[in-house]
Amino acid sequence: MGPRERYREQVRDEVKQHAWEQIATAGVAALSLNAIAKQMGVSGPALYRYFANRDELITALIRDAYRSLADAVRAAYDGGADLVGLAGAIREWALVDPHRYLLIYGTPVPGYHAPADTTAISDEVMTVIVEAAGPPATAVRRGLLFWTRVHGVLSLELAGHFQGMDVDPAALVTAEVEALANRTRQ
Amino acid sequence: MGPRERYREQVRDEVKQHAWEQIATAGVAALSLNAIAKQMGVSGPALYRYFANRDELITALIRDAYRSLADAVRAAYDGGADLVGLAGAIREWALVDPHRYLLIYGTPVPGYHAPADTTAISDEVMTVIVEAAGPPATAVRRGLLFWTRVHGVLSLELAGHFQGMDVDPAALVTAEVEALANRTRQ
DNA sequence: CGCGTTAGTTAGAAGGTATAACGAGGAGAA
DNA sequence: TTCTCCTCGTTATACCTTCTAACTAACGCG
Repeated sequence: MGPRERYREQVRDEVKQHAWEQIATAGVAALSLNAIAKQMGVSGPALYRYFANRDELITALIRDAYRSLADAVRAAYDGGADLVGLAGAIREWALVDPHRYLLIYGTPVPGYHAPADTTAISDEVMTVIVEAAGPPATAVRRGLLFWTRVHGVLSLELAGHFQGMDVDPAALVTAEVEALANRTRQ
Repeated sequence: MGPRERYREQVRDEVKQHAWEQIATAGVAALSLNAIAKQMGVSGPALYRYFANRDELITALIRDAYRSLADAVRAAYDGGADLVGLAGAIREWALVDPHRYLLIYGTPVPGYHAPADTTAISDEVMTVIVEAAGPPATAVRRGLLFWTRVHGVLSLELAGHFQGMDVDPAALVTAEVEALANRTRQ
C-alpha cells in the first residue's frame, strides 16, 4: 500500500470518527457531511473524494458497528460466557453508544439495503449465539428467541420507553434469557 | 366552534393525511413540509400557520398514532381477546403501516421529548394489557414481559431483519405470548 | 525529471426549514 | 350595513443541506 492509499484510509477513518461523534450526540438523522468537513478544516465537497455520498458513509458506519458487535459477542463467548453472559455483553456494548445499536437494529433508513458483507457479519453474531444456545436440536430456535427477547428489552430501554416505570432492564434481560434456558415447552 | 376554527382543523387534518402518505412511502426522515404544501397547491410557508414547525407536526402524528393503537387494543380487549389475541391485534395494527409503529416505538427523534398527553395514551395501552394479563399478583410483570416480547419480534420483523431467515413472525409472537401465559417461574 | 493521477478549491443547482413583511378577504361587532 | 381587525396566503429572504462541475495545485510513480 503506497502513501496515497495510506493517506486515503487515514482520512476515511478521521471522517468516520467525526461521524460517530455526531451520531452519538444527535443521532444519524443529524449526520452532516458539511459539518464534518468544517470540523476537519476542509471544504464540504472535499469529502466526496472519500465517500461517494452520505449513504456510503452510513454504510461504512453500519459495517463497522456490526464488526464491533460481532467482536464483542465473540470475545464474550471465548471468555466462557453462557447465554446470560452473552446478553449482558450485548447490552453493555449497546449502552456504550446507544445510537450505534440503533443504527443497526433501529428504524431502517428508507430505501437503504444492507450490502451482503454486513449481513454476513450479522450472521456471524447469530452463529455465536446459536453455538452458545445448545443443545443442537433446538439451538436455532433458542437463538432466535434469545435475539428477539434481548432486542425487545434493549431497544425499548435505549429508546427511553422505561422512563419512570420502575423497571430494571439488566435484571429483565437476565430473567428473559434465563427463562429461555429453563423452559420445557417451545 | 366558528367557521374559522373548523376550517383550521380541516386543513390540519389534510396536512396530516399527506404527512402519513409521505411517511408510509419514505419514512419520517423524508417528511417535508414543503412537499406537502406543493401537494396541497399552496406555498411552503402557508403551512406554518397550522404547525409551528416540523417537530410540531410530527408530535401531532405521534399523538394520533398512539391514539389509534390504544383504540385498536381497547377494541380487541372489549371484543374478548386474551393476551394472544391482543398480540395479534397489535401486530395487525403495526403491519397496516409499519412506519406508524416505528414512529412510536422505533428510534427516537433526537432532542424530541414526548409531551405528557402522549405518554398518558401510552399508559392507556399498558393498562389494557395488564388488565388482560391477570391474575393481579403478577399482572404488571406479565404485562411488561408481554410488551417487550411482542415488541422484540415485531420491531425486528418490521425492520426486515428476518429477511431470508425462515421465520414465521405471527407464530413466533403467538408462541412467545403463550409461553408467557403458561410458565411457572418468573 | 516530467507525466498523470489525485486532492482540494470555488461556484452553483436543487431542495429543505423557517422568518419577515405585505396584501386580500372574511368574521364579527357597532 | 358598514367598519374594523384578524387570519390567511403570498413573495422575498436567510441559512442550511447534499451533491456536481470545473479548475488548480501538488505529489507519487515510472
